[in-house]
Amino acid sequence: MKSPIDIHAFDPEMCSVDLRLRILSQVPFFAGLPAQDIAAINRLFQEQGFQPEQSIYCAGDPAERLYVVAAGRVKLLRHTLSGKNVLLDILTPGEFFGSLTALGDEEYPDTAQAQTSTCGLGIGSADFRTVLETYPAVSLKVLDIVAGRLKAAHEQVRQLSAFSVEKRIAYALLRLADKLGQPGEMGLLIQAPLGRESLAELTGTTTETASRVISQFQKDGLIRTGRQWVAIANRQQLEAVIGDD
Amino acid sequence: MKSPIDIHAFDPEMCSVDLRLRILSQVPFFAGLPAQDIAAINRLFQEQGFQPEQSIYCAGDPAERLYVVAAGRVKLLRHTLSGKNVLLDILTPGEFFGSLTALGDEEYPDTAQAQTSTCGLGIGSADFRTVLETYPAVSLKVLDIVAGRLKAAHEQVRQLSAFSVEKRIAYALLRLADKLGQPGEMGLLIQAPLGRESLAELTGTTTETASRVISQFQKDGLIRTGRQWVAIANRQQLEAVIGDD
DNA sequence: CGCTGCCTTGATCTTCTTCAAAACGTGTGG
DNA sequence: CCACACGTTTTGAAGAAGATCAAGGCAGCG
Repeated sequence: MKSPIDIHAFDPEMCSVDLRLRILSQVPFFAGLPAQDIAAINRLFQEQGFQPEQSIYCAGDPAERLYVVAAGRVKLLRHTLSGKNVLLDILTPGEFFGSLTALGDEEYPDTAQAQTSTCGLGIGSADFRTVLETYPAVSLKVLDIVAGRLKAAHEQVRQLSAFSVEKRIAYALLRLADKLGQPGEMGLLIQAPLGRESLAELTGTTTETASRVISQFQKDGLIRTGRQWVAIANRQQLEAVIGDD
Repeated sequence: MKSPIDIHAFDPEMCSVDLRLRILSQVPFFAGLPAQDIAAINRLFQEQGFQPEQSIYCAGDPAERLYVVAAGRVKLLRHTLSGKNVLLDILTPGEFFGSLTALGDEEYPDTAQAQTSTCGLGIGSADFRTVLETYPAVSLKVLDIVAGRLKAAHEQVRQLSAFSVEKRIAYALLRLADKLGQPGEMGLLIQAPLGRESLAELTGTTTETASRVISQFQKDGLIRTGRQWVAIANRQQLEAVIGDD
């Protein structure tokens, strides 16, 4: 089965002014701002292109910038000394990551890595803090988003504490489908390069166990899958695996 | 060994105006505000007393209030249908919990429960949103706090994904000691009623396993413990259990 | 056509859970 | 003050879930 994943390829250096403004005005927390304010904010951002697998920043680096995804997919992850990775989130255009604090003496707690060709818009922490101070409504939007992420992280903690690998993978697939899903002949295709290893890092298990679970899901007709891709074939049954809670 | 835990007992109904103002001005995100602003904000809060084990709100209830701990200890937890609890955090005076969003149609994702006699200050979500809009500096402080909690939650995810129970418990004890620690003859005492069950819910394991680990820690001289209490005897060695990362 | 990753599958081993029961400590009422 | 009763903690033994180790298979690509 040839990979159905097809994220619009582009020269990461070519992040046009047009795209920048469109993205910034679509970013949830700038939405609603007058056009001239957006233009002013836009001038504070610098664009930057990244190749697949390229690190945008690494855990431990001084945290001095905040980024907005303009195009592509960005993985947010943490490491352990033993080399194991923990995948916290996959970010799509319009989402932000990096440093939220004005203080310059902190370090990034995690690593951000381009999963596909990516265009990022970066801003210095201090500049972003100025934006927040200048537009209080933006602060509130950012707060809502961060609060939502906290809620999601707590849910993740609950699942890791109480659920089997099978349930966690089912849940992760549904969550990814909500975010990255693209209807097609295969069902709801998760539009990102998603191998067994990524899935394992996302759910706190090993590649082998993830593979076994995925294979079983396919046998049961819940999903369709191939090299580096997964599509939901039967959402209801997949939800039934979680069994509710 | 008699329990050395001694959280100042008080009539939860008796949360004096004096205490209220002192607490509110000590809350990190109101600190720095002029006294008259604090007094104005104070009028929006209603105080409420809770007995140990009493629920302040339950997961699923409509999320319409935000609380600040004035005195006591509050447990923040989630449930599973199978009856297992997941303890997310233990909150101390000055910390907030509950609903951050203005939207009234949401539900609390978790349960808040008084762990000791507790005095809470409650405010309607909409009123709190008004406060945030009126004092933009407060929004930024709240944002910083929530961002910090997100970082901590991500760390928890990493640990549950990659660490053994032993390491997770060692880490949890150190974190609790940082927050609730009180130096004494026993070492650094965690000033909260902390049984094996709570420790298990906090680290995603079972009471029995938590008991075994705790017993071993005591045998090795890392901690001193008894019924419903734990004190750190040798912080360095306990940190060595985590092994760094 | 063969190489290189990714994916799968099997066998074994460790960790942790589960079930069961006994020991302990704490507060209570006699 | 003592003895009892309850909830907490401890300990043991058996079992399950998942990790680890080790090959082998398959797909895409040069």
